Amino acid sequence: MTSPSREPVRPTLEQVAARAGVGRGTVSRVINNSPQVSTEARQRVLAAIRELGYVPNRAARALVTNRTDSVALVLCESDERLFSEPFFASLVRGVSAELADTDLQLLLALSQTGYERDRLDRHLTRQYVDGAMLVSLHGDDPLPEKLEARGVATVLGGRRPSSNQSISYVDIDNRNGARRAVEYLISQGRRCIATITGPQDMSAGVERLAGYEDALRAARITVNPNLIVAGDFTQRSGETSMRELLDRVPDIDAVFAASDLMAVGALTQLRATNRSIPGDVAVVGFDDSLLAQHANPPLTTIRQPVEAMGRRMVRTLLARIADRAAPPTAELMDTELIVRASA
Amino acid sequence: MTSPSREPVRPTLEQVAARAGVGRGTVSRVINNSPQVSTEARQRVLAAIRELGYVPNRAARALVTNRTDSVALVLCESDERLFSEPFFASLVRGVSAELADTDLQLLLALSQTGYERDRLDRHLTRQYVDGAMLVSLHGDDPLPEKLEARGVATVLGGRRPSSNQSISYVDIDNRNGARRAVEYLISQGRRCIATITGPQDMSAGVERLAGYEDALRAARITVNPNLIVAGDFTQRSGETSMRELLDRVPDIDAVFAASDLMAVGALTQLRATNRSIPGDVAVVGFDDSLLAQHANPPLTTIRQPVEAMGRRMVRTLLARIADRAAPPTAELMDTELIVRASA
DNA sequence: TTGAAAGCGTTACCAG
DNA sequence: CTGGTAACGCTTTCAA
Repeated sequence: MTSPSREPVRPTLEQVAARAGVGRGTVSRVINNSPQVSTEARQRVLAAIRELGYVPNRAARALVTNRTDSVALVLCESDERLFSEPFFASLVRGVSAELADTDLQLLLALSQTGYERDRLDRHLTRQYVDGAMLVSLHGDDPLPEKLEARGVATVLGGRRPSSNQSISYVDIDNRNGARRAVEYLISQGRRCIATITGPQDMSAGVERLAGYEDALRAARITVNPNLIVAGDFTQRSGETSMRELLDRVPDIDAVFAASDLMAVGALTQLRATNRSIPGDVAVVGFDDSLLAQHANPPLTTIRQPVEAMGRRMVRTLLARIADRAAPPTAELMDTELIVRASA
Repeated sequence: MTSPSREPVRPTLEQVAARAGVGRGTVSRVINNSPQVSTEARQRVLAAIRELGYVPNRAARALVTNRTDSVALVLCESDERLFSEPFFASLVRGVSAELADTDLQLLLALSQTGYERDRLDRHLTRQYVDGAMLVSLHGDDPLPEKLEARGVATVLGGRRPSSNQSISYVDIDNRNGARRAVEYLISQGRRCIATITGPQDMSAGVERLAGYEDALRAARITVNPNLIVAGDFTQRSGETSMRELLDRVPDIDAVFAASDLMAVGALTQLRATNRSIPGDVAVVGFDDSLLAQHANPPLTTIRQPVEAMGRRMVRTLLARIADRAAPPTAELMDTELIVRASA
């Protein structure tokens, strides 16, 4: 090759050993902080490592140890939601914080399209990481079981719709949170309470609807199907759903939206039809996102302990990595009602 | 099985070969789509793979091929900025889209604290990925050179402050964009134009300030140091900087903020001191984030082609992975002025 | 077209 | 405490 091809030289353990005048084994021990090395040998090895700029080869190590010292946080979500919803920011913050004490590197993997999903599947199952935290899985995704079967420790953030309980999970108590929101509306004297639901292929969507119904039933208010319309967590769906609700039942006096984004959409639509908030219609959201504070009027909503959830997911994952034989665990994190001007 | 200890069994290539009644080599060829395999042998191997649920071991493969089939997008930013600024969402979108044609898995790696930074450094240099795209590096980080030296193809998103040009980069033309913003203010008759800068250890911060000065000089307006105050891209710094500017020079008639977030902070402060916008003071931001549309009044700003930048970074990276000997490239992406109500 | 065999760079188990 | 010697699971010649 005449080209300036500066093939990067990666010194190997063997070269370090040669340079330090010791055997491979000793170098390996030094690298892995084994105490079984004489001070002198250690010095010589460290010097050689420095001089050669030696860096261990991860693949070789992984091959023999079966560990990669990294874990993945898998986000099955459109990057639109991913970055517009504070949920993910808080989650990442919690996960990072909890991982700080560890030597594990955090990798985020996104998978939005089906194609990306397949590629991710392939990568994850090939023992790419020691563990995976899967967030906002849709439908009854078989990925978690697959990963566990392949030896990748797995924890779910948010349950799956099915009651399948073979994989550990940490979830927000969505049902109770929604119930809390609707109870509040009832306590404010509202009686014709509608809801804009989340997608019904996600547990958060299903649970929040269930909580809405719980609260109504507890107050002996009949659940009216006309007051329930399906959204998909987006602002746009909040708008269109609100329009539909008003068409169906013009004298609605309150709405529980299963996400702040949808609540904001509902607000827009309510204003567009000249309804006062909360005078004519009270609105409660879910998430306590930044949007909630800045909405007009500021949104009463349910705050989720997302950061804490991230931390707990990590702890659960670490436990699972440490002991693959332990039975799966389930945990629910409690929510909080944040009262602002919209209800 | 009564024992809960279900140690996951990973069948090896060898077992597949045995089951199919062929040699290791043949199985390997089938997996790698080599045409040099008889149809019959291929069928038998594929059947064996299916029956055993075989998945290749990545570490073993990486060890011999020296490839990992994955690339990292490294984001050296607080998760606050990461998720509040649409910049990163767009970037990820562009990168993902461009990677869709490839078999490369995208991994996001965050590094905010110094500790995380070290861990990331260790991971990246250990041949964890085939290539890395580094975004919003602060100061004169030596990481890129280190990676290239270790054989990891590297591309920068955004230049570094120094003129060091040993690593390929793709950048927004921040200087021209800022200049464009300020020229617009001048064209609107503004003369006492202040600026709230970005951090001066980031090229975006430095360049946008330079563009501000360019425009002023071109219009023969003296650059007044009292009209320049340093922010850090956060909304809070926008507020405090605006307060400081008004203290220093009460009759400011325009402000160019180096980010939308800071511009929004400035708006808040201007309203707090009963100034009309743009009547008394015109405000221009930078980014064209979602915030810009929703600000009160909607923000005139500079739009960056972030998604396109992401795509280009990927193309540059792929080229570099394919040919390590090629000289580093440099590219600037052009910006666009978006006129709204604030100026 | 195919099987056998030689590594790839580490770790881990052995005697010494 | 240490050096030698097996693995680890795969790709890739090299003959056959």
